[in-house]
Amino acid sequence: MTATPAIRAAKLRQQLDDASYRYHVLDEPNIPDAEYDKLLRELDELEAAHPELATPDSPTQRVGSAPSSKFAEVRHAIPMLSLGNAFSETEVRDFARRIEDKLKRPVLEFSAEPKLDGLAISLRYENGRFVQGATRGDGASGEDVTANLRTVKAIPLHLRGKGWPAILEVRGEVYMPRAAFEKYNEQARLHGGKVLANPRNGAAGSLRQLDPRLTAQRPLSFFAYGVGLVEGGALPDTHSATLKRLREWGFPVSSESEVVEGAQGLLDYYQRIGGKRDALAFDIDGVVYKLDDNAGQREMGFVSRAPRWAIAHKFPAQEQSTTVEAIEIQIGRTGAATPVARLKPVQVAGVVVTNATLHNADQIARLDVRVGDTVIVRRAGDVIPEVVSVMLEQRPKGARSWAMPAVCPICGSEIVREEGEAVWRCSGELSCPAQRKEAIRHFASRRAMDIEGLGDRFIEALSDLDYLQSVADLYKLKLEDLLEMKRRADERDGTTPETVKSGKIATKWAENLIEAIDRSRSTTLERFLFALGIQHVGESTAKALAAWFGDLELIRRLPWPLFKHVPDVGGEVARSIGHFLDQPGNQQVIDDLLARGVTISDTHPPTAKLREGLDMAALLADLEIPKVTRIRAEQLGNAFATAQALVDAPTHNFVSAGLPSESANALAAWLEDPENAELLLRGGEAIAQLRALVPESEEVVAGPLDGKTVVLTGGLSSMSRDEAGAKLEALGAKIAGSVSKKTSLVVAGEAAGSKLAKAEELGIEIWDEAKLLEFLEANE
DNA sequence: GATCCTCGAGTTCA
DNA sequence: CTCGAGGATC
Repeated sequence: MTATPAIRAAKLRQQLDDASYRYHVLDEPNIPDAEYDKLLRELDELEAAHPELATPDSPTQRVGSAPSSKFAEVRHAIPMLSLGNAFSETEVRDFARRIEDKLKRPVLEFSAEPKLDGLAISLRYENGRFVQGATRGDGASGEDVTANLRTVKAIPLHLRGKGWPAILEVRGEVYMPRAAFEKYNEQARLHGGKVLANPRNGAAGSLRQLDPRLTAQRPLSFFAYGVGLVEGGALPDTHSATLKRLREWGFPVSSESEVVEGAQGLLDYYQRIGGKRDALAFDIDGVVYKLDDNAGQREMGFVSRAPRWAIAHKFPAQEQSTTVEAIEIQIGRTGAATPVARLKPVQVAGVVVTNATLHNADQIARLDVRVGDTVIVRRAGDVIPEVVSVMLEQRPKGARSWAMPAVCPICGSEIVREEGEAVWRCSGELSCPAQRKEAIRHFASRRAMDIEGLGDRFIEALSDLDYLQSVADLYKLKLEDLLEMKRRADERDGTTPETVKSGKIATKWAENLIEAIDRSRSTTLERFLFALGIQHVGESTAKALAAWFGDLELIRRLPWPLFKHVPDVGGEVARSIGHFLDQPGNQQVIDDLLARGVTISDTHPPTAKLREGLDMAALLADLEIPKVTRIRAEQLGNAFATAQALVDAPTHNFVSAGLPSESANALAAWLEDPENAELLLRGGEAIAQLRALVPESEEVVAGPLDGKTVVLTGGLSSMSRDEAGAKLEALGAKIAGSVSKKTSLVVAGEAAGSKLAKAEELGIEIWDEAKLLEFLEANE
């Protein structure tokens, strides 16, 4: 099925021509840059290997495509060529060696600079005045965008200083700074304007506006990186000195430009710029190396489409295209069915990506991703790959649009969606092996019971071979069970057990695991509550519940409305906790855990802060009875001292208590339901019980950070973020996950990102690690 | 009822 | 890290 070189070359040219037309003429790229570069390189190599295939009109023989007809055409006196690309260390070393060999000089000086992701232009100055500006176009001629360029403030309209040539063409890049791009889009969104796809498209689109007044509103900027035609004057004889001169004449030149020595100097520079790429104010897609001395440049000359004395060293692409081999769904701990795209493995920003989340069914529908599609994958700011868009042109015939399966692929239960919710869930609950495994994984995780060494593989095997029905069974496992499980798993998978290979019985891993499980038996209430995996109860809610009630046995028997007394717990979360505790299976699991040796070390009386809401009025408000508002609950609470009195009362008593008849009827109807009546009675009992337990007042230890909200970001070297958080918490601080105007302090470690930026924007106090350590030292 | 803030849950790869 | 949604607040 391998095509002949001639057919392949023709096909590549077609693809490249199409892509180039869309990119340069229409400003509507249909394939990512990396894909274009890849195809061009393939064609380049093909033509090099088969010179008879090279044609004068091949994309390798020119730089772009014809200018659009709306702007006047400008012929470049000296063509604007593009650069050869290097993607690897070897290619960079080869580049340097080629020059050294040809010039017969050992270590050479190069001028190195970031390669901006913008639009290349040429600016013509006559007698020091800006007279014409043009885009690169196809390299030989471009579009006259003088009027638009005049609006770019970074471009000087006349030159400063003296000594400039009578005719000077300056080459450089028009670009949109990232911050300006963000701000522009924010405004556009606000006013319903057109949102720009990315800074590069923003710059390109802006320059090609027919109305310069529109261009003037776009936040464009400019960096000069070289010269074209020079007449009636002379320039320095090195590139770096020329840049310096340009700067003197009023052109912005990247401050990251440097002169470096030899191939190693180039590679070091690449590393250095790569390291601060995210911190730069503009997007770059690599760095450019140019032989610094002009005489050497002339000697090296050109290959057909690029100078031999310069090269662009590209960063690994952040975007790549690949194909979707399958769309599978994963079932999470709560049953959430998340579609995941299985991709043909592809390198993106340095790692091989094979999976990408599609978030939910809505997202798939929005993108219209189908199996077999070619998609663009990105690893944006963070690490997690996502599908950006679908290349519809490349959709195979007969690709069917994807739909959420009706049943869970693991357990066969129905997959359903709550009204108004985005996620679909497997309804199998704990009868679904996938949900069971995830529940166990959550239970054992570091922030929950912290069972070290109980990884996915063990959970999978233990669960599949029926050693674990529930999390409580973990504490039933014996050494023999683990060894037996391992033997059966090896048998099942057909792998040779290590015991056979080594001749010895390897039991260390099993001993370690048993020991880890044993260690986890002693735990805290907040960890235990979190580990149970109650929906809507994460770390923070578990911590609050533990702090407010202090005792597992108390919590276990509390009717749900009482949970609403904990801050940040509302009706939804309280009901969810109640629902969990109402299920006998769950109570049984808790019983089993306790019976098998799990102990909670930090049981304590409820907090005095509970005292406020421990009356009938508060209980009635918590119950969410239809038509009974907070004020009505107050009236009822005053009239009926106990829950029993209220349950026994006839409807007309509600009216005498001051309730309008509509509310009284609604209350009576609500009480008709025996479940509701029981809930009310249990609530009454719980209140009485709590009243007896809650202390009159609590000694409050004042910490130096009382009332302060602290956010930790970036990496710390002396301790983990969690440790630092715990220490600050001990001093009274509340640790938050994100920066807002309520944040009082941000501790920024190494490589802090967006949170630090936001803190700066809001003018919030920022500490570095040294300051933090100093503070901890002083207050411990 | 709208808006802001925070929490929960899900996710990738080395 | 990001999204969605619950809770608090005005």
